[in-house]
Amino acid sequence: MTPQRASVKDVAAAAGVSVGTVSNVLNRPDTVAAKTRARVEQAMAELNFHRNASARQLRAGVSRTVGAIVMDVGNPFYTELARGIEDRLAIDDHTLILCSSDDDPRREARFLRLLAEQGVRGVLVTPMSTTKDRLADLRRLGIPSVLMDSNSRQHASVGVDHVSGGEQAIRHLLEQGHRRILFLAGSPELQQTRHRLRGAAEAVQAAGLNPSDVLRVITLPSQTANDGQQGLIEALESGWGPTAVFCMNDIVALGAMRELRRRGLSVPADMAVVGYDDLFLAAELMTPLTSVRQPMRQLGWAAADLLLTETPHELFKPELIVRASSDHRRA
Amino acid sequence: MTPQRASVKDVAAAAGVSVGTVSNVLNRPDTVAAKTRARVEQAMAELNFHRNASARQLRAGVSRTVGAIVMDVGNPFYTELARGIEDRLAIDDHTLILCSSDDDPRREARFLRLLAEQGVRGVLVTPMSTTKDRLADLRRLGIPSVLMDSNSRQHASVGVDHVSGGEQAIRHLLEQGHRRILFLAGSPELQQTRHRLRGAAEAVQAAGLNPSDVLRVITLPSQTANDGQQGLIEALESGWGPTAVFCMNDIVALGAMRELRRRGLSVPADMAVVGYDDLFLAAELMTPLTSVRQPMRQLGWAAADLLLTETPHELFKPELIVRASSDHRRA
DNA sequence: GTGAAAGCGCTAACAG
DNA sequence: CTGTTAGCGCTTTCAC
Repeated sequence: MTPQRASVKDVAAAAGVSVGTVSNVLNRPDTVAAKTRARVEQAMAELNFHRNASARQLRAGVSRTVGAIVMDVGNPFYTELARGIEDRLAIDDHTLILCSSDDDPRREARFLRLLAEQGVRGVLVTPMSTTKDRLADLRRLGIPSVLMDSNSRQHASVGVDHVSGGEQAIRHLLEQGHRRILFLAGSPELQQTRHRLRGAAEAVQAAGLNPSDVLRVITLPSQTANDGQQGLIEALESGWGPTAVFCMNDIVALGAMRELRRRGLSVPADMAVVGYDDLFLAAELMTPLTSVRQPMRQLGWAAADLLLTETPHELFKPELIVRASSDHRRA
Repeated sequence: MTPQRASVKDVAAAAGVSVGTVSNVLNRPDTVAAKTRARVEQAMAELNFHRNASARQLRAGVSRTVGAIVMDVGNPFYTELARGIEDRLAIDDHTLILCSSDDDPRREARFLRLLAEQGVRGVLVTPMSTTKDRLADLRRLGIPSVLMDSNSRQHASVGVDHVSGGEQAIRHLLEQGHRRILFLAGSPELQQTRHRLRGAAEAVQAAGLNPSDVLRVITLPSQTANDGQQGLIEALESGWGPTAVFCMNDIVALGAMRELRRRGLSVPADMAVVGYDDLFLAAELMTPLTSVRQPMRQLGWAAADLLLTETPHELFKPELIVRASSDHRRA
């Protein structure tokens, strides 16, 4: 039985060199003579040597892990984002610790603490209302952070032009003849919400109409299918009688459509539905869902790249994909 | 500006105690006098102290992170599994590093190396063909592992009774009158595949029929929507003329249904479809999908629990949920 | 090109 | 109950 865990010291002994040389083989291979290097590498292989990341990090002061806190890993949007992050990190041999805040500030705080203790190289966050103060704490610890899916002047961020996204969605619905449009929105503290709403209002004005007549907003506590369903119930019972609903994301839209179905209302005839994100499942739903497509992987990739290299990235452009849920001709 | 990162030494100085006492406050609070403890805790708060997990782990030899390697984080099955894991880990203040092997042995190997270097407390894996040898390497390093969604006598594991799952699915299809049933399967090296196939054969025999007449298997390279679609194309072009298809998971089923739709074939009239996992989206698809439900969160929870406490868990029972994709009466 | 040695922040053993 | 101290495995000067 080989020893539990070989250290540089063991490798050094086996190869008949000093630990310094072993370290050089690991970190600056070209400064060590080919023959010695070969001997050391063989010893490493024989002993099944794995360098100890804790010791390395403790000494070197830098870590090769990055944390990401997203709002809901159950939503494929965030797993796609995570894939983009991971792909970028892999290039520099970093690892991702993925955390799901579930829209709960306490969970977010806990993960942030955990990540700080891990001494991660940096943190990527999809911001919620409470996020900003907490990131200031991190910065004081010397841990940089990048906001995802949000653009900010004060803070490193990668974002999508949600004004445009909101504008495209609402313009499309107006073109379809809708004049009472419900927006199932996230918290107004989320930039995504504010920007999409602004875009929506711009589209209404551009059509020569009055936003406060055409648009009504319901703020969802969180952005899940159940919340979408509840939001729609609330809207239907308010008596306003919207003919179309624009949803904060596809999962919310899925919940809304579930409720419409439950009531025997048809999409898009009784109610047109537009989602956001264009998840892979949007095209496969009972009524294929019109949705605003975001470049999810690129967004994650860009966030990780910004953290690692401080290369700023342009604002990504979303794109409306029209399907049957909002278009009579396709229904 | 506070210092970048306060250490126990800084806290000790600020509180006028020794580092040993600070360590005691952290790890054995009850051995410290209430007054001293209060002073130390205040100093920690003032200095924004976060213990350094690397140093802690290096010294104490134990880590508070656990790695999980799943086949595809894009598949909600695995994110649900991850949630179960994380919920269990949170109880003992551990963190999860989630990795997606994408069915690629090289990625799996890379993550296993990374996790070993991190010195994780243990690793949870949904096994693929190449996994077992690699876990032996880990064990030699003293890192325990648990197989998820698989049961094994030689190895710690938590599993689901896939023989029963396969049996329920096929029995249902036989009851619906199907006599040529296609199985879009994973690699035969996966236990899930073998067990479901065994259950399928048992159902056929119990009906007094011959499995080799009734069942045909197509092995998919991987278990994605695209592979499901390709598999179905292959089956349709083989000329055998199946009237029903049993899919390795819901995402594969989604791909298969996409192809059926593309060809103008109707579900279930031209082809009945049964999936596996019963993801949240199964009920929302264009044709609501019959599926074998697995207790995904519990499975993850149990796996993490087994790793942490060595409590063995019983085999979970899957349950068939019948919807329109396999049942004329509901279509 | 290689070796010797200091020290990263923390914990645990022991002394007081 | 609190303080002192050795040392986890590694990287990194600085000599040789």
